[in-house]
Amino acid sequence: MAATIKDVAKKAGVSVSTVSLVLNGKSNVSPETRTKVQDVITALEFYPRRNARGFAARKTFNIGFILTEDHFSRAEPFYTKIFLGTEFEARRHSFYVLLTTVPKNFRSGTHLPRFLLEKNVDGVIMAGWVPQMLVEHVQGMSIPAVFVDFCPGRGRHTCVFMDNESGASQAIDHLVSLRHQRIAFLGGDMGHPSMIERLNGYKLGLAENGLQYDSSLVVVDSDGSSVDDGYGAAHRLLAMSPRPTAVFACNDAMAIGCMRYLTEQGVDVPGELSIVGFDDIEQVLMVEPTLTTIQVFKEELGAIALRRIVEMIQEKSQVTGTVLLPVELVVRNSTCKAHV
Amino acid sequence: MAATIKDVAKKAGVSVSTVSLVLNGKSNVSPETRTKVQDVITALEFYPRRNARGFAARKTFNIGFILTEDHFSRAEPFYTKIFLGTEFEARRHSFYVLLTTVPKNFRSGTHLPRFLLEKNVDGVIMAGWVPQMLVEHVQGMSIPAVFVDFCPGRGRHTCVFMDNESGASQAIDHLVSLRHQRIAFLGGDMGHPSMIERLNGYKLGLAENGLQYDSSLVVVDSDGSSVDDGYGAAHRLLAMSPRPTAVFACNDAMAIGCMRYLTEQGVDVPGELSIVGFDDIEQVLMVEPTLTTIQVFKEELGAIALRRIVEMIQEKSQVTGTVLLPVELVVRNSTCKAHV
DNA sequence: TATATTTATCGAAACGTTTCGATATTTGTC
DNA sequence: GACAAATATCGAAACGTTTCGATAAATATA
Repeated sequence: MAATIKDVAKKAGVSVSTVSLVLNGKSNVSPETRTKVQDVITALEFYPRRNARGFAARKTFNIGFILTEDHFSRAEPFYTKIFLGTEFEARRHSFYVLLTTVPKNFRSGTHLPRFLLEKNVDGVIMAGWVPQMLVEHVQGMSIPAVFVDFCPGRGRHTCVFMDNESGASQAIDHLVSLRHQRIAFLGGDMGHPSMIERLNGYKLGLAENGLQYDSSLVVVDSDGSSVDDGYGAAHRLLAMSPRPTAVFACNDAMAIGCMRYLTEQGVDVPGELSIVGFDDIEQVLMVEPTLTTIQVFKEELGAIALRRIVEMIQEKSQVTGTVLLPVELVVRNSTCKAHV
Repeated sequence: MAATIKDVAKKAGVSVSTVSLVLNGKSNVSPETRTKVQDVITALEFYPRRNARGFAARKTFNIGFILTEDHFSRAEPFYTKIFLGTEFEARRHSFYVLLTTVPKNFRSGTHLPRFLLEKNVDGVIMAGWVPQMLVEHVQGMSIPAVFVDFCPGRGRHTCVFMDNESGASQAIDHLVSLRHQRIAFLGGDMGHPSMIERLNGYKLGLAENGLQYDSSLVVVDSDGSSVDDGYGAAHRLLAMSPRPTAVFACNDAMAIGCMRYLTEQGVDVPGELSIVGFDDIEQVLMVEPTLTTIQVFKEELGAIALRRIVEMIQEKSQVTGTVLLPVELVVRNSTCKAHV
């Protein structure tokens, strides 16, 4: 039978209160007593019962993690990696993460996650776009909330993003360092804030390198941002005159599709046209040439969100603001010096 | 402030024991009392505290869901869909699902999921291959366990699989109904039990349709089963003499890769060679021609597993055996009548 | 040494719900 | 109507841990 706090107290020769003080890292315990109790905890392999602990402390020690169903199921495991980062970080903070999905056509009456109804979480992390109705409901419950890769329109929120502008800017810096002067931008799904920021970063990168922004070099009318969208948009690059020597695609999928089209048309990549992507998805290593891209530390996004939510729970405060996670250029084989 | 069971009892004019009996669906409550209490529960929007409930009942009302990290992150969301099915079903049974991953190089000392250490689950579902050490540890704890798409080698277990053999057999039936007599098999990653079963189903389907099994029509030496593996293996089909008029690929990814290669070589698909895949992944609708395949109800796999684990928890019994989930042929445009 | 202050440990109550046996009420039989 | 059996409701204890104020022990000051 698993040990209880009473067994630990008896074997250590102290009260159960003292064992509780040690368990919870309180300072009003002498070092000698603390060590003695910890040794017994280890010896008895004692793990406090979550139920009893939460019951007594009036907390759950759970974090809710909410995202839309399509985000969870999508082929590129962006959000699953964010969740992984959150769950790993939760292990270090002794919280459990309860993952649930909501539909895009969310209605409070029928789709509210049970852990909200039952007050079975101490805080909530929401990854990617979530319905405003859900945001408002969580706010109305005075539960701490952190958003990842999304920021609701109204109110003050805690949001965690990758630094899209800086990443795009780095891509342009890299291409300029390779003497590229005529750099195109390939984008899609421009309603998405990340895509807008990456276009802004492209513009910033040009300006900082003394290059004139030229809208004829920007192709952004794809509805989506998949491999096929990149493939379908790439012909626009070949129609540009004079032809650009490099292209920055708003994500790796579009970069890969673009690369496929160009290769099929007999364009030498990177000899005639260099390509940079964004995200560093797995497939960038499986294409030829391997893709130069901006690496996003997806798991770290999730970990930061967890740290923030834990802080908000423990400090009983609404820590608001935006965290930008730095991203990093990874140079592979899809970029080379511009030919004159 | 959220209502407690005492508020419900007071407003309904009964004892808290009676409210508890109603909450837990016990039969020793009169219909009139039951209705009265349920009306009050609705009116007060009462949700029992999970902590208190589990504490009193000595249960957690949680199910653990374990899979390896690489399975969770992989691009084709097979396991994420199984998890979705499990989580949806859990909602109906009032359980929470705690998702966690383990590394392939699992060691009990450092990688044991916390919810096992803390006894914070009433049962465990394991999806896909998991280390034998983990299986043994869970068994040693006398916690009910269900496996999905995997069966540990030793002991009696409860396992849930899609019916691979029957699916493969259906694919052959379909091709035979289109008058194909010479049907190849394209496989990879043959160490995986599902792949072996699909090859068995191919053989069964041939036999049942009076066709002779011919090993020269079977290409199974790819290490993996990706799009690229299918692409790389497809040239073998063109080297066969006489050429087959159809090919059954062990999964959609290989089927898509094969289709790409054949199209590039000027083979008319399905006019000269029909293709059937397996799994019905999203991408089968994005290729041209759209792929005929075997549909797997991935969410239903997860839901069955949840129902089984709940049954085992509630009956306090080890329900062992294997559940085979039927799969279904979906005819699209990659198959047509064999040309003579 | 006496007194005041600080630190450490303790005992008991609380937390919200379930369980089990006691008790009350209802139903059935003679 | 009396008695037995079945059904319904109840009260109190239990569940394992935290919290808070009381108490004990240690330290500092005069």
